[in-house]
Amino acid sequence: MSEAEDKVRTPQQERSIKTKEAIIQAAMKLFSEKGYHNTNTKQISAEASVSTGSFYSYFTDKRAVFIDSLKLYNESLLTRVDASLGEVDFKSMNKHAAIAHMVDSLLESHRVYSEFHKELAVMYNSDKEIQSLMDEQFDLGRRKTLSYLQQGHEDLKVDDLEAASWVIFEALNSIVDMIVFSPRNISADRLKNELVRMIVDYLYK
Amino acid sequence: MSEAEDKVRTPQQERSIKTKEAIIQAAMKLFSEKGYHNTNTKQISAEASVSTGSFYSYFTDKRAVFIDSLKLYNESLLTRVDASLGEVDFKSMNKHAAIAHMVDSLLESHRVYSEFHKELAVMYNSDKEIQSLMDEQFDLGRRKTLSYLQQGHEDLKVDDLEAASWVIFEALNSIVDMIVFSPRNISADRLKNELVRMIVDYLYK
Amino acid sequence: MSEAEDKVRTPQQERSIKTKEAIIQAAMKLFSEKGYHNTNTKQISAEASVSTGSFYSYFTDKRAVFIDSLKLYNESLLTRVDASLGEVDFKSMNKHAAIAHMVDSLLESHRVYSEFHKELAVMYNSDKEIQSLMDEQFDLGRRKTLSYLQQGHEDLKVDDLEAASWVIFEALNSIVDMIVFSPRNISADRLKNELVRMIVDYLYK
Amino acid sequence: MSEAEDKVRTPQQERSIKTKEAIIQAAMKLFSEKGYHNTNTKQISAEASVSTGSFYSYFTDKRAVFIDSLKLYNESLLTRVDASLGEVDFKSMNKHAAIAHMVDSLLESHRVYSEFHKELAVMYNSDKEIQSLMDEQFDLGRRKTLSYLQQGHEDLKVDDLEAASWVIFEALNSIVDMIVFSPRNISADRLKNELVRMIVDYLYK
DNA sequence: AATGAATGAGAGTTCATTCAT
DNA sequence: GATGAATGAACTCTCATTCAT
Repeated sequence: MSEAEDKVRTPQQERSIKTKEAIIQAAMKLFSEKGYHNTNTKQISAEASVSTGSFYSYFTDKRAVFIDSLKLYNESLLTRVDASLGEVDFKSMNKHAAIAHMVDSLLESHRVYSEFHKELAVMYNSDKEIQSLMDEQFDLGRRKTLSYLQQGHEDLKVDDLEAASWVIFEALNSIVDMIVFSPRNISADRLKNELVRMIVDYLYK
Repeated sequence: MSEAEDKVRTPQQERSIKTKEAIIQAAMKLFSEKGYHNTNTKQISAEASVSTGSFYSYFTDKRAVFIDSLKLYNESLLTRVDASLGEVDFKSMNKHAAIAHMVDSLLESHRVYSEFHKELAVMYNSDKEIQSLMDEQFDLGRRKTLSYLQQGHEDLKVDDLEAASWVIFEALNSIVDMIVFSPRNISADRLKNELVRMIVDYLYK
Repeated sequence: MSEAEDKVRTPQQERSIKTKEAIIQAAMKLFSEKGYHNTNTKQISAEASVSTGSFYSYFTDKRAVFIDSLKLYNESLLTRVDASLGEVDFKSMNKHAAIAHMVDSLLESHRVYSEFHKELAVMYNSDKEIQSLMDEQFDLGRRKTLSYLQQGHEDLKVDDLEAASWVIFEALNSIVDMIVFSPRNISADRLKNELVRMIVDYLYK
Repeated sequence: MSEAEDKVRTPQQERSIKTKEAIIQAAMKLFSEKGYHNTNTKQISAEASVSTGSFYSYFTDKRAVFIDSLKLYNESLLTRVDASLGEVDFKSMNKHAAIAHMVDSLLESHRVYSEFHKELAVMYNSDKEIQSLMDEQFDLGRRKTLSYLQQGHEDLKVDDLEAASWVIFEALNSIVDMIVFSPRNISADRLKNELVRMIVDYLYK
């Protein structure tokens, strides 16, 4: 038995795997509801209906369960967007409809885990590993977005497509977030409309 | 003398005002360097060369000094951008140059307090008052941006200018942040270029 | 079947006995290496290649395995010293050589389990049973030493031989320990030499 | 204010100094009564009538207060023995009386802090710093003993006086300890008598 | 009989806040 | 008014022991 295994259990039995997942789910829920800094390990354990001891046999600390939550979130988000974008044929639509579809897809995905997503902004700066996990995810998302947009390539008018993909992906994400969280003074539809327009006008002739 | 005044001093004497400002400055510095949660009141007091007891005669609690830091930050940022945008005549420039100037101005401002700005993301969700202070600031920024952009109004092709102002201001802020913090794989200039293009293409004929 | 037997198995089958011994050996090893308080039952179980559950079917608690380790240590030490002292004929040697032989024998024995021996000091005060086991061992050692020394009885000049046996045995043990653990500033040989001299001068004409 | 000062208070005010001393005294008491491993910081704080917070503003951890206790013990023991040995004139006594006086002095000193002294054996192996503090103390004691014994130098028959001092000091300490703690089957007087004899016979013609 | 997952009391430690001086 | 010592609730984490499988 290695030193590491002595500390953190690597689940083998089915029961064990379920417990680990229950803890991750509980953590995600509480992090979303109250934020990372306002959630403690006792609360997570209670929410997952396990003892604090169990918590610490699956995770070295609170940070570790956050990282696992983040990984789960990343996977889940990607699966969702992939599924949604895969089901339509960009070329058979006009540009505006295609981009609108993509924005809808992002909106839907962001809404599912909106609170957890919000918490990510909080955590981004607090930890090297979290940062690089999120950077990877950003990069993956950016490349996927790029390849989606390039399906209408014959009409692309952008020279520096790489820089454009950074700019567009950042704009998309932050504005979609804003739409999800800020329907205070202005309707989501109006915002979405302008977002789509901005991208279409920018990218295509 | 009201109950509130009994607890927290409202500084009237000059020395008192200076002390309060020193504490706010110290707090901003430490919050920027180590984050709100990793800074304690003892450290803030020490950095401001006052006792912890004094700290609590100027601020009800740690949260209060953060809020004052935030107000100072908001003012300072606004002053900076105003000064920068005020010094040029939008109409005498072409659109591209005018927008580029605005982006430069934002970039510069974000860079000055970049670390504190980062910390704001952490705090946004933790407190109603902080949230509304930041929302107000966002709104003010958005309206100023809008009025700047409208200087080139005869060429504006956007119908829903209000929605556009939300979209553009969010895009501007998030992409400027990205440029400030992420010059890893791609140069700031390329990103800035595309950002400016996106806005110009979107807004003007 | 008595209540005690219900809880802790008294091994009868050969495999069972081997398992119990393996656990004791594992415990001794880890107690020696890291001390009682820094060794946990999970580690002992892993070192002995049994489950923690099995551990508790052989021992009521962690203390119990320490007591068994102590018993094993006591037996082993006694066997060792007996063997070493039995192989020589005290009377055919001069006093100095005979005592030197005894000291060598003790030194060798202390060296074998030096780390476990060290740990005993830590445990002596923590438990009545451990204390009396160690006291018994001391007494046995003292009596054996006494009978060894009495082989040269015609030259013995000590009146109160019982008190002398306490004094000598304590001196022997503590100085042998010192030699085993502290060869920093002074050589073991010089210390051994003086120890032997002290005993010879004290006991014999 | 340095990083270190931020963590551990260096007492300046009189109240502060008293608190620190109260904690050390409380710690010594509890370590003596129940041993280091069976005493926790909460108990020490309660015994000293301070909060756990105060404890941690004076000491980084439990180990730190043990080290301070040890230093206090070392000083106190030395003062005691010095006072006792200083008050007699070795040369005006016969050897037996002089050594007996020294043993009495050690017995008395060991009895004062006997329980704490016992605990030292437990701690010796657990920590580098503790070890070297105790080694220093041992060395100082040994040298003092040596110089005391040399007052009867014209009769000294030992060649290797340095080695002898190690052997004698170790014997003295361990046997005095034994006398303090083991008056079970044999009287302290008889043990003391033989101890004195052993040293006299060994050292002097 | 054996396994190893689960338990939970209890340890060490921090820090926002109060209060005696 | 200023000081910094004191407070104690709250938090993270460990490990001897139990128990469901």
